[in-house]
Amino acid sequence: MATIKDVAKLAHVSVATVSRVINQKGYVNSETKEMVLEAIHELNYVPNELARSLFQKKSSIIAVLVPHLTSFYFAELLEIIEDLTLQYDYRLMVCNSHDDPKKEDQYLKIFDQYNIDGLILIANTHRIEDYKKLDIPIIEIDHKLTDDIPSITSNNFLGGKLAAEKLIKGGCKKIIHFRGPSDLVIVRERTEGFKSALEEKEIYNFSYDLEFKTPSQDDIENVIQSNLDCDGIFCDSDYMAIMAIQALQRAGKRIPQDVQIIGFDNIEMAEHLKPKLTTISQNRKEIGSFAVTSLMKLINKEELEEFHRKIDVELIARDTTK
Amino acid sequence: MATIKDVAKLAHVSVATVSRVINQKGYVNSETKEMVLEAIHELNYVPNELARSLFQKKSSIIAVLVPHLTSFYFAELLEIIEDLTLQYDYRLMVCNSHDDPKKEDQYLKIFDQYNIDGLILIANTHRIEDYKKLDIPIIEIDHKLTDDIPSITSNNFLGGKLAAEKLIKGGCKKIIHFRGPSDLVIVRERTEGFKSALEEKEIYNFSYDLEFKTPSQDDIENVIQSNLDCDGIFCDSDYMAIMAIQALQRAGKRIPQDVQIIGFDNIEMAEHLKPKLTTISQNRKEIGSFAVTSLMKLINKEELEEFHRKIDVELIARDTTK
DNA sequence: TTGTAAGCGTTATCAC
DNA sequence: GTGATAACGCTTACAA
Repeated sequence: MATIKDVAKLAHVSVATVSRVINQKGYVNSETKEMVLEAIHELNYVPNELARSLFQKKSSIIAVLVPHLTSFYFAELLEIIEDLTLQYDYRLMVCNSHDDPKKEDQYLKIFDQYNIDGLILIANTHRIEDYKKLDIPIIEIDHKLTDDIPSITSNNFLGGKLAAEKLIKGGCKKIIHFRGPSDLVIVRERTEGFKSALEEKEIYNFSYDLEFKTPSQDDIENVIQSNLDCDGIFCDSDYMAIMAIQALQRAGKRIPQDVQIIGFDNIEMAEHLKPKLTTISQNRKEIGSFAVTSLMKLINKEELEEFHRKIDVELIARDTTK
Repeated sequence: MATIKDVAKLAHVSVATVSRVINQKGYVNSETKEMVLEAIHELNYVPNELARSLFQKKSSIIAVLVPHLTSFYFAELLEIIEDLTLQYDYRLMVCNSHDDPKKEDQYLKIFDQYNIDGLILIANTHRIEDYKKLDIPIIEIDHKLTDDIPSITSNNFLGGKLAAEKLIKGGCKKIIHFRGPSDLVIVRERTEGFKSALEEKEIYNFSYDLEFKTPSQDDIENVIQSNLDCDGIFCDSDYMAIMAIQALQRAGKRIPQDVQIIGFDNIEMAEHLKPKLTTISQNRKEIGSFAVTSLMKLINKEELEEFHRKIDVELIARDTTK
């Protein structure tokens, strides 16, 4: 691997001059510049980012902490984030916490060691104070853990409300809400939005907690079997909805005639299913790009015009509702 | 951020001694050691990996190049790789080529700049020579692009063969093979295995090319509509199979009575579908761990006992076949 | 306009 | 056992 010294030697100049050429800083004669450029080309030289980072105390690496990789929602979000990060000429370190405190510990240390320039928190965490101690820009997605860290989330209350309203309009009288773990704020907000629309209406309803990553097929089956008279289902993810649809089909229910069902996320697959899934769409593109651009602003010490951003969700009516 | 100098000062020793303590190299009096450890604790000191890397010309970062993040197969594989990488105390840089030569270019440069220690190639590439020039250990997954780079792939020929045999045994007389892009070696191998079992049998069959990432729903629909007399379908991914099942249901076909169908990958969802999907299972765990452990061996200049590994696939018979 | 040299935070070699 | 010190590859005052 050629170094800046090799280039300097070949171009018969000092390393300082080479550095100036590379960074387009300071004055340098255009002829000298030519020579240097030639030498760089000749030697196939690329500056060592590690050395650069060491000097500048800035790694051009940002990290994203996710709870897992195997859901469409996260994967699609991650693709958007990765792409934009690269466009800003930063690298992305993907950190999978796996909801495992040990892995979180490891990564927390790594963030320090590598002079990570910024952090996007998608995973839920109880160690927000430790992250703050890192003293680097942070953006939270889907969680507003504390007031002084900028965040972006979907309007989950609205999501729950829209779903309930749609089912009410469809004439449902008994609704099941298959939701995520109710200790998550987003889940509570969706539940509140959902209940808010149901208030004072004579509609029986209840919420049932499931895991987001691996919703229990058995639980869904059991709940549906014990409530065969239900005529509406709202799920906190499209994946749950897919599983619920199958349970309903096994129970001989017709969709949407007997039971109407609404998912959440609007994963790509949702419109390819049969029946096509009605769902609450989260604007991943907006979420991902707000996260990255805000982080870049913070890294460049710019002000954020919006500290806590809430993105409206949208009901996509398809074939699983009337 | 405290540096080694701060620690040295606080412990009243030289930086050399601190370094010895940190790295547990060379002799150091146990009392001095105590003092140093105490100072480290006091200052919350963590060694700067960037400086370390610079000196050692080794970043403890490995990169994985993937074509996209949004398929279960890749996501699950990636989770395994990420986890293992961290266990070896390396960091993972996830690079999404997105089948975009420009992004590949960018990453190629980054690999050089950051002294990446090793590379796992999952994405297909036409620039294998450029990767070789990096002069770092490389492992290929799912592609054996060249003889001198170690690789691991599923036994795709076997996969195609098993699928065909199962359909033959089930009495199929006209079989469609929805496959991936036929310029991929894995796709050609599956096709060959598939045809090999069909040879000399009087079974009409043909292969139809689709994209892995976004198989065209319309194409699948059209092909099935134009071949309503087909009674067997083999798909190169479970995702394609899910879409084919829906097309069949729209066409009023019963599965498996009228048409039998077999997928590929065995994604988690496969056994939660209705009907449960018969599929060819790829051993992701084995693939991921072979890739990472082999890469670690190469990084440590150890020999590989197996240069090109082929992992047997397995037919998981469920409800979409007789 | 260019070169010299100090410094970024480490590790390793060599004296003592 | 321990401490100077050079080196890793780069950037940036400061001098020339």
